[in-house]
Amino acid sequence: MSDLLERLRGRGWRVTSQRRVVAEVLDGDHVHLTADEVHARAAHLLPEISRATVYNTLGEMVSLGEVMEVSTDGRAKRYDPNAHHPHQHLVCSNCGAIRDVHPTGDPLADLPQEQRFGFAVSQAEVTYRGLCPTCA
Amino acid sequence: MSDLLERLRGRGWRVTSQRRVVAEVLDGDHVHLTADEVHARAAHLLPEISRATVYNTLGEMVSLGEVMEVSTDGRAKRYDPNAHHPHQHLVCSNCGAIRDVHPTGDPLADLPQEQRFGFAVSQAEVTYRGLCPTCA
DNA sequence: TCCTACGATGGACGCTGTCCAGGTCAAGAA
DNA sequence: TTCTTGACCTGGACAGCGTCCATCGTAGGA
Repeated sequence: MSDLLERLRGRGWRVTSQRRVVAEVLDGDHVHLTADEVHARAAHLLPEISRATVYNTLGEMVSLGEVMEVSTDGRAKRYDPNAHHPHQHLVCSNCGAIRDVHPTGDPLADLPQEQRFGFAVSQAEVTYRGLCPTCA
Repeated sequence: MSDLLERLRGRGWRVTSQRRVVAEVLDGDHVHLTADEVHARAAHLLPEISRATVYNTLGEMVSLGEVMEVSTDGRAKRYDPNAHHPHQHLVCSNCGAIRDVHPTGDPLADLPQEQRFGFAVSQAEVTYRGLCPTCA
């Protein structure tokens, strides 16, 4: 995920050890960590990092469009580094496990004009739910 | 919504004044109240009703399938009494206003077998986002 | 009418997230 | 390399949402 750091640096971001560590923790596929989990893993690499910094950094990454915010349950938001490849989420209704999925078709096209009530609809998020192989 | 109370009574629910009041507050179309709003309106009808009771009652209605839980933002969950008519939600990205909508097609059909990763997928929730007429 | 198990109460608690004042440091300038 | 400075980090207080629990109250059957 050094390319993430590069992109951020290109946008005038000051690169600090804290931000580097958060970016490292978010590296990989099918990563959907809560802010607290990010903090715990970051603290493993940089013990004195504070919760506030993790929240700030995640929030900045989200507003720069580099990380996606996902809230599949009513609990903590999760952070998905796979923001440059549009996708939806499949969630286990029992254990909460999350997979990125790529449905066919465009959900936006399924909302006819008379069902938009004057809204300028720009986005459709789909959450599929069911039991994962382990829980079934 | 006395039919809701009837259905609940039929399932062995003890009908108390608190539960009746919560059911009354949830009556109507396009109702998407938070637990706190339900509590505030219920307290208007029954001043000594407690927050815990409202949470318990809402939770029971949800697990009986009579009310739907919706979390469109990362904030408080909202409760939708329109649980017997499948529908999706359209949310204003600015002010948070919510409308029930009925897209065409079945989102479940858009998730091919090889994208299900062994999950027994049973449900698809779609949240459309955009600016409402007032905010645009 | 009486009993009793189910429901209500309200206060403590935990998790998630935000805010702020003050100390620290990355990165450009010289 | 050193200096400077404004952006960044820290830790703790605080607020919102939701859950839990011991205790009290009451709906509804006997």
